[in-house]
Amino acid sequence: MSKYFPEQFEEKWAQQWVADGLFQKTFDVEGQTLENKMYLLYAFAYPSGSGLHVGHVEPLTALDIMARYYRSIGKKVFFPVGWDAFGVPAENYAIKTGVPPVQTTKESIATFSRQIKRIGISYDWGAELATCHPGYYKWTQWLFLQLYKKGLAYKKDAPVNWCPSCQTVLANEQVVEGKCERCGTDVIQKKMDQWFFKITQYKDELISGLDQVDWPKATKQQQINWIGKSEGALIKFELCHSDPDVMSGEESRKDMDPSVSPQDDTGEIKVFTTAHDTIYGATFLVVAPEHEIINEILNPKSEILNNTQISNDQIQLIEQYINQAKSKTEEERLINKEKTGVFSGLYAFNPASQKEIPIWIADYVLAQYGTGAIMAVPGSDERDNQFAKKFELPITYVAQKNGSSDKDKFISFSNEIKVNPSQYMLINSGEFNGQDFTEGREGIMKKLEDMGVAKRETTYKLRDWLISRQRYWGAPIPIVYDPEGKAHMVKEEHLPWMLPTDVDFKPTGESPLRLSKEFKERVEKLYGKGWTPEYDTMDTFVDSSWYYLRYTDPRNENEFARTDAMKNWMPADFYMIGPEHIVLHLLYSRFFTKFLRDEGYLSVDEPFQKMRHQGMILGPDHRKMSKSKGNVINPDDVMKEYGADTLRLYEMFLGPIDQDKPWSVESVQGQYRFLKRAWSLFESLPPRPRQEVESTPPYKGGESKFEKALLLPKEEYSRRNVGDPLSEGGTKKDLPFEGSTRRGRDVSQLLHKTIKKVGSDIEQLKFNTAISAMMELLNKIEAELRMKNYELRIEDAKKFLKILSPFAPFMTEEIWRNQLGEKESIHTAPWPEVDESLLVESTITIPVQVNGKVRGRVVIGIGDDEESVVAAAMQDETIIAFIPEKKYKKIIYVKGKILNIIV
RNA sequence: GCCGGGGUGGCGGAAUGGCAGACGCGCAACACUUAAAAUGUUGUGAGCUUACGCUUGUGUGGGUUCGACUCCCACCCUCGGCACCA
Repeated sequence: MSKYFPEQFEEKWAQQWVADGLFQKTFDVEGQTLENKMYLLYAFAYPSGSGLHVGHVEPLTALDIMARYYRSIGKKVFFPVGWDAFGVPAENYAIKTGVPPVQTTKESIATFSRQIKRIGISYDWGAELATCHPGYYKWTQWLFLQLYKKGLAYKKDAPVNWCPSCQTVLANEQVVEGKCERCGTDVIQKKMDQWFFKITQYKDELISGLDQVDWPKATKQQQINWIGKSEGALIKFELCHSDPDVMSGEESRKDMDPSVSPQDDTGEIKVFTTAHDTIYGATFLVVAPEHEIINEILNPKSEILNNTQISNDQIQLIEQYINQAKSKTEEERLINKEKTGVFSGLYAFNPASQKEIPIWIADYVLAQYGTGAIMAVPGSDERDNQFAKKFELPITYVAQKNGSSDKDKFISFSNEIKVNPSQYMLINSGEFNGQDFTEGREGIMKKLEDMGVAKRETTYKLRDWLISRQRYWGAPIPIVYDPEGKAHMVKEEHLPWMLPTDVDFKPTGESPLRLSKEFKERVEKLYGKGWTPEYDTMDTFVDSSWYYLRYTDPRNENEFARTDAMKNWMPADFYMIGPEHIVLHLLYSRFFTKFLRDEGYLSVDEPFQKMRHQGMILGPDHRKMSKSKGNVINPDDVMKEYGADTLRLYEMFLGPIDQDKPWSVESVQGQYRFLKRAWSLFESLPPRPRQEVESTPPYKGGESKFEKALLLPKEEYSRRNVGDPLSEGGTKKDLPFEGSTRRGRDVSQLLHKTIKKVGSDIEQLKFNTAISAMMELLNKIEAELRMKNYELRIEDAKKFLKILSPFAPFMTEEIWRNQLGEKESIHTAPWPEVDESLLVESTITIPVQVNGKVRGRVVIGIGDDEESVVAAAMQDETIIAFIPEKKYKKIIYVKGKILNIIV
């Protein structure tokens, strides 16, 4: 055996493992129930042209360590690979260069596969998938049709992001701060007929289902926030005749005449609020510029106009404002925080305060949320307050902090009221004055319900999922239109509904599929003259939100996946995915899972039982890696210098997997040294039987002290394999008996502790501490070997090699097969069993504190009681130096942990 | 503004109520070498001390406890997400 040269064997084993099909699932038999399974899933990768990044290596290695570990403790591990291969980058590249996306995608997949194999990821390549393959997207389209049949896929006119320069629609994720990510042009909203999936059907279950899964708390919270459930009330405000005089000044409560109710009903405005308890302070209403009431106002024939007197001037102002608001992008509305608005000319009746209040139109109210109309309470809402001040509208304060009466602070209370309602008191609220907000909130709700003007209501921020894309490189939407323009499903026998290839990639503002002659002809041929295809393709998130199901039965041509295969494997036991997928992919996947469950295909509610996010690998400068910053680390370079095992080990050692961590060029050395030292350890062990001891080549760099210690006389080798020199009955003539026994036991004990720790650390994803533990073990073995009165047993060396093998699969395999002459791969060997009897200690050292400060330590027997521990401490001179006259007030003894003496 | 994560040596980090800084990097001295690299040994939070040691120390301030990086309260800084969401 020579010096550690990973380049001499890593490539060889990488190819050998794949050729041997070492990691393919062979235990998936149709009709059989699977037990003891472990389905490990890594985020579906987009095969980008730039190849593997150090950021991919970390989660891949983590999962690979888990896969190798769980296999060796007897789990039936399934660790599949696939490619999220449709998407915008390949298409953009095609636009630039004319190279068809199918070609670039193939090349990229080949690069990725080679690199992933090279770092030793034990994927099951037999289940490899790509979403751009017709055998895959056939079932993406099938899924669309199932949703369509149930009314969960529908078409609707909707605004989309449009880049006027690129002449194309952009996905939300292509819009960066309101600009096109490619050309920097301002994105505008354009109304188009689009396909949606009705994810809102499952909005409540998408919240409650999170209780079933082991996901990071923050991720669950982000999903909950995204769904944005808020409970409040829907309140009806009746429209009434305008009489501006009524509104002048703030009347006192006494002026209120409950008999005064609006006589000339002309309609109503429904308002959604979560703060109905502030309704007495609602001094005006505001509707969004898109609100339906505006159509009434601007329609000369409408009833509303007949019943009110809105001047023509006012109507002109309204028209002007509406047009202005429409021309603004959503981004512009947000950036300009200055409130704008216009009086509608209408009044409504506040059912609580019994006042007539004006209705305003303003774009700070969002049409899409709630009812597109609000009751404005400028006394306790900051936005309403700004608006009221600007347009000189009345302000009524309805909340007061107990023991405070500072009017200016009332606004800032509003957020706190929801957190601590009992600390605030209602004022200017009729019969509710003096009640706290817990009591008043319920009372006011009841009153409004009794009046028949309000009901409890829940709203959500979650919108249906827009899946249409005016893009080429995606799965075609399997819909055709008859000559009248009515949509029909593509027949199942026509699936896969093939993506045409006769298209030009120049962006024209039209869906690229419109340019395909073949596509049009195909539809007419199959469905009749005058029929046309749907030209849009599906959002690539559709492809990537069900792939984990296809993995379970990836080559099935008749079904999406066998029901029993999905039943056997789902849910995925562990999913590692970047935090950027928290909202979209993970929410969509959960939606599909719930839909397919309801259709009877699946028996699970949630697709991913346990999920964690890998952190980002930052550049050495602690900033995000990017070419422009020049801080990119290329995994190929690291491998060239140190080998794949060092790269793997280093990324795992960096720190907790879910944390962002900077790369350190020097620190990589540490892992390389560790592997070199481990390699050297085995140089002294017996070589393969057919090899002569003398033929072992000397260390290239010369013998170190440590190596000299390792070089044992030839006859020692045979002796080792016969008897156990460390047991009482073993040969011990050359070794001091006391020393060898104690040291041998110490090392064995540490070995078994380490076996235990590495296993449990892997299960807890604490790869960094698992590696530290193995380093400590090696440090200890080396130190003992240096003492020359300890020798390493080959069985123990093998155990050490085995627990290192998930982390450094190449080096351990090379030693295992070449040096130790094993016939089967180390990766099929079982995990070493922990000898618990070795872990039992007879004596322990415990620290002794005096007044909470450690002053010394005593060695005690494992079963010693408090009395004898205290007695032992009182013998120790350094300890009693801190205890005047050996007198103490109190003793705290935590069995086996610590003794604290209070003086 | 709201939601969530985090703050420990020169650096990455370890310790989840019981010896703070495991493990690794870096640094220093020494050994090997003609020399360098590699490798090995020893040391390495700060302050004080010839030394044994002592004091101090986990963002800040307070609290609970015999004992707090760890639990509680308030605050500061930082990173990520959402945001005129009523």
